[in-house]
Amino acid sequence: MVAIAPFARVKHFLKRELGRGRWPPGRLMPSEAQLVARFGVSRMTVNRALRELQIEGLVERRQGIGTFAAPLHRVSSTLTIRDLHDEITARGHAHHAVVHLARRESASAAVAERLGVAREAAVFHTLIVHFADAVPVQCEDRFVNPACAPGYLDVDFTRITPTHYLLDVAPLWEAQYSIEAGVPTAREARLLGIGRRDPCLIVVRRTVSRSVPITVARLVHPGTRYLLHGEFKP
Amino acid sequence: MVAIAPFARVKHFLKRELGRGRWPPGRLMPSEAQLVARFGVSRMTVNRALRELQIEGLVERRQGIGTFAAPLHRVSSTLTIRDLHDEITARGHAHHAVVHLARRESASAAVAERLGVAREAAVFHTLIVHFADAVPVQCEDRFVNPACAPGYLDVDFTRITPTHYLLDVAPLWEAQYSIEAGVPTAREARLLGIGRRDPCLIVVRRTVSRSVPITVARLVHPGTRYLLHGEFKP
DNA sequence: GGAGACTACTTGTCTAGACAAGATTCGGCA
DNA sequence: TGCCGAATCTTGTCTAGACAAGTAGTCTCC
Repeated sequence: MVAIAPFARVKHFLKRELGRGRWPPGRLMPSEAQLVARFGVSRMTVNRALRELQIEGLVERRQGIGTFAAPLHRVSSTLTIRDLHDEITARGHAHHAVVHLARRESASAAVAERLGVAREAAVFHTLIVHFADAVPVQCEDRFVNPACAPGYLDVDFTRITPTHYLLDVAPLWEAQYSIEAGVPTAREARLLGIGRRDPCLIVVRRTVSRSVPITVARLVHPGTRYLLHGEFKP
Repeated sequence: MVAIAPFARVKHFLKRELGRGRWPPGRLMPSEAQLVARFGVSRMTVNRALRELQIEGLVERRQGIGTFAAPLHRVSSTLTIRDLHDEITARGHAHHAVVHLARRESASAAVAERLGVAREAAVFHTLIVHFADAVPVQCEDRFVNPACAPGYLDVDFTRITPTHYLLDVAPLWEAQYSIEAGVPTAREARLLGIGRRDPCLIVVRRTVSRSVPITVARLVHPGTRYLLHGEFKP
């Protein structure tokens, strides 16, 4: 496709004019019929352009009413969460992991509640420190629901990250995460080789597959050695 | 639309079977023609279902080859960045802001480089602390390119947040951000009423509109009072 | 004046067919 | 053997028309 596809032309035009402020947030935009007449394309083509702009959050559409420029006060960006191993090797560092703990435990009340299992039920618990070259960059404290990944403890975590394994055995279905700054626990500080009061980026992630909780992980990163970054284009 | 739309049926079927592991990551999935035969719908309908799954990152499509189940090792989530004012009020708190600085300055080398202006050029600089009820939650240190928002210093920032204003005058076009844990500067600690070594979540955001840098902001949040959170569904 | 029918407009969706373009396979020819 | 082209698969896209469904205004009838 050397020439730009018609739907892309329409989409690009609308995007440019939106960016130029031709339709301020909330303003009614041209109807599909008007765009059909303006560009000399079929309605399906215009519809596709508008539907994609809607998915991207640039316009709001209401059946029977029309298409409106979206209020740009919220901007959504895509934050890609990659497997740590891939991320480290992609930056040219060597990744290795040290397993400090990998065993079956009986669930504490807090863990049982978050994993959706009975109290005192058996759960898997791993504590792994990940290194980029020789520098510890993440302390991964993870509980896994044995019902979802019975073979979890048999995995060689120095070769395969838990995230990688869990995504293979249980297709990821839904997850919640929170990101905050905090201080490490005494053990985490020791394992990461940092001070007890050094700031850390702490990500807590809870993953649910087919409405069954699979795993809860606390990922602690030394603040000076780890950075989440991303970018977005509306 | 009481009955489920055909394209949604096809999409839902593929999503369910993908989640069930019917096509492991990388495996070739049914072609459009096969799905047309299976569901008795037109190719456009199947095409739309597959295209939307592609946008959602669940499948990869290659012209001339076929459709493949996406390797789920990377998972993209949508992180919505809302205007702080909206976010605070949405949670039932009262938002107010205190302006500690709002003036024209000549750009330091670092700021000039990031804003794409000449050294010593005039830039706008604001330093604002945002409160939820009476608790300081964000210290916003921002530089603005005067060429993009000449009226910036005339805004009453106790009523309109800089983000809100800038999104109005210069449609957001592209932005980069980084999120890290760190310690506040002495001034930030004082303004936020926290200790010099208390961990903070620091977001640095650089916004570019129509390839012209608009603004660079350093947003410092006390670790105990602020949390980024989100969720995703593949 | 009020209620309901009608009309005109919007978006939401589906269809059947068409052509373009990338990739692979395989046959035929030098 | 090696290379070229045709056949055949795939996805990418567009078209013209159709019907459904939501909204708003108007018009008529009671």
